[in-house]
Amino acid sequence: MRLSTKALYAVRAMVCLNLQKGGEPVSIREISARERISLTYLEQLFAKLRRSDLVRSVRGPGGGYVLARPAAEIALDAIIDSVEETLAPASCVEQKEPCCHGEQCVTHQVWLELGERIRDFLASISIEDLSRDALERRRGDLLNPETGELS
Amino acid sequence: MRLSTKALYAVRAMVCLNLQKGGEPVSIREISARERISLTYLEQLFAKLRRSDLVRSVRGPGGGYVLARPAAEIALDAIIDSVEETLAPASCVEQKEPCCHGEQCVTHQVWLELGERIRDFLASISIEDLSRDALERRRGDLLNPETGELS
DNA sequence: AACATTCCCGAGCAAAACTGTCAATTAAAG
DNA sequence: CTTTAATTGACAGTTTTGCTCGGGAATGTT
Repeated sequence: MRLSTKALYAVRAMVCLNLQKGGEPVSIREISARERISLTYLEQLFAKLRRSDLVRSVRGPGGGYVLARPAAEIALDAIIDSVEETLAPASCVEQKEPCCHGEQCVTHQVWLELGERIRDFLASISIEDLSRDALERRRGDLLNPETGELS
Repeated sequence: MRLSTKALYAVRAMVCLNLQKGGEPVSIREISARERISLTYLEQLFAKLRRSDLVRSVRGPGGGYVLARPAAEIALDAIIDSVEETLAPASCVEQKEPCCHGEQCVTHQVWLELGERIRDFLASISIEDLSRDALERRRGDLLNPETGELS
């Protein structure tokens, strides 16, 4: 019942984007260094985030990625959907495969509800929520006001 | 974010055990046939369920498995724990690995809470709950009162 | 125009996890 | 002592995951 690193990385990267001062583009290289995530792997994730209209890209020197919408309007479930991880706990919930043999399986309803709970929870949390938490945590900590990063 | 077939099968099998009339042992072979699950694979699952004291085994002819406790006292989270699927959505939640690099990661808290929601939900549902649903569904359907099974 | 920076795209690949199979053994009932 | 059924451990096929690699295209700088 683990989320893949895709989902984990994508959410962290999105927070990273939002914490950038002034809303200038952030390059994948920067995120890669800051979050210790493989550069080329991140490229793949951002390609998907872009296709889902969660980020916008800016090419050329000084370019990078920017959130496509206000952070408050980007919830975690959308990010996870974007990098193609399913939130359904069983394949029968998505009608990909028949549940069991013929009859609707006894447990079908449970997995359906579990999936709903998971999605509801993730949909209730936005990138802004996470960013706010991050900033609060930093207050009182050693904080480099230049980069907005822990030194 | 899928549950493994281990978890799915184990829950179905436990319901199967409970629906048996009179509480006589049910053989793995029977469950295998009824639920269309590989016999030898089921063996592995039941070995784990037994070690977790969720079922008791009865050897020899007429033997099989029985629930080790009343169905109302067996919740789904215990079953899934038993077959060794984690309910934590990220490895850092279980302290298996450090979250990110050094500092506690921004997203840590979210995955922690998500894990709690999932566990709470599954802990709130017992084998008895599922069995009751199954019986209600059968009522009005074609039902074989001998075996307690759909004909 | 040359160059550096950055996004963009597709193919490939090793390791791990998942989903089983197989063979041999032990225990109990009749 | 034969049959039924649990018990155990090793192993094998397939799929998914988590990347790497190699090249390209757009954009800004000098």
